[in-house]
Amino acid sequence: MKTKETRTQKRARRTRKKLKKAALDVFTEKSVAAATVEEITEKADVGKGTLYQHFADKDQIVVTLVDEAVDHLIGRFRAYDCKPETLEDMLQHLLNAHYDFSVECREEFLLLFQGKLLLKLESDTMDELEEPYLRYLQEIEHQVAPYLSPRIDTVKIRRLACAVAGFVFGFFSFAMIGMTEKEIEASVNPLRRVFVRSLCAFLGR
Amino acid sequence: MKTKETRTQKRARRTRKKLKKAALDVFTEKSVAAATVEEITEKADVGKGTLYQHFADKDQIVVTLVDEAVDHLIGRFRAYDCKPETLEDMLQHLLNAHYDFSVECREEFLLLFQGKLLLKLESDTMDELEEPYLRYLQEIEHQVAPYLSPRIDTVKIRRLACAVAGFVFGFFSFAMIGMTEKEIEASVNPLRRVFVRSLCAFLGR
DNA sequence: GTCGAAATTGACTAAATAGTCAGTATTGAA
DNA sequence: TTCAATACTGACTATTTAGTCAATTTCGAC
Repeated sequence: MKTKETRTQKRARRTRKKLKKAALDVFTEKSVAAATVEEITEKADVGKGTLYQHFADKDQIVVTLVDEAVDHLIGRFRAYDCKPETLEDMLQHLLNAHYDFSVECREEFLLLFQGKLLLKLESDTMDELEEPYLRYLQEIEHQVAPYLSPRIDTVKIRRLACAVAGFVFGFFSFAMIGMTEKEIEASVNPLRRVFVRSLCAFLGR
Repeated sequence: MKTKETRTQKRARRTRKKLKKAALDVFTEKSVAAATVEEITEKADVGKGTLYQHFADKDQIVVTLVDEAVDHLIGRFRAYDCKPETLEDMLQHLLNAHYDFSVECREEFLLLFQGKLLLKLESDTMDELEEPYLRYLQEIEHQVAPYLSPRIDTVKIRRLACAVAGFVFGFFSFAMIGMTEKEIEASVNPLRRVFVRSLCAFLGR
């Protein structure tokens, strides 16, 4: 039974959306750790108390945004006109999806990068943040598994997922320093082909 | 003409060293952006004013530490018993050097990761930070160039450098979530071999 | 229109932080 | 030993920040 949304609920939803968008902007510009609640609420044009109505604290905003960014990325993994026929095609598709995401959803891409770093540091504060990243890796594995032998070692699949993820995030992060935008674009095809071939070789195909 | 170091100079050098080590610890535990001068000086057991005697501000500590971490990593690139004979051997060596660095100098590895992120964000505050990263990429290129045709496109070499860097930093960063320490270790050899072979294929060798 | 519920506001409080600088400690030359 | 230079200290100041909560605004049922 779908209840019609009241104007009160719509208003709250709109406010929440403004907060999330503003937070993503500030996280992109200042980094997650350096971002302040003041800046976010100012950018969102929303009262400070309102932010705390919607989120327990800044960390909760981060978790929410990372969750959504991972959902968006996973959505791109699942978006193909026709299902790829070979492992190579699927890997190509996955790398394409990453690349398009990194270009078209740059703020979310940067947020995922930052989230990775937070997880890596020695603090125990953001256990919740691990779940979306695991989900992300699992989705890569899920997309790839049908193309593999049913008896293949799960560790090997996890290696593959990490390699795909790592290559994408890593290459682009360094390319942004040492190469122009045109050079990056021109590099994507050749390196992607190399990478796909090497992963297939790794999996014995 | 080498002047003998006075005890005053030795004392200052010791203090500076303490500050740098403490800063690296705090950056590792809290992240660069979240680290405070108070925490660093407390950990170093050094007065607050002393820190400002040695460094203009926190950013300057970061730049100094990144500079040194890159020097250390470059030192590992250059440390071989006998010069590798083939491109594959050199690439293997470079990947080994990265891996050893990431295990043995974990704090510096994490710092380099964080520095990359700071460069990526939209702020113009840390232009000085770019130089060590470019130096790092250039060193990879320099180590690899003798094995390549003199006529090879410089963009192609830069691609290679970014791919090596990206693969290393990226793979390990994701592996740390999705895999155990033993699994990571067991993954390094097979993935590295495949990656090296593919890069050589990429370069037409 | 009334009144209670829900959403929002932003002044305020307590705590945290960067940076300063007068005072202190250590060193080194004479 | 004296005195100046250098290195260091940490209380202090001004500023910034997270979080609170009484007041206000908006909404919705009657």
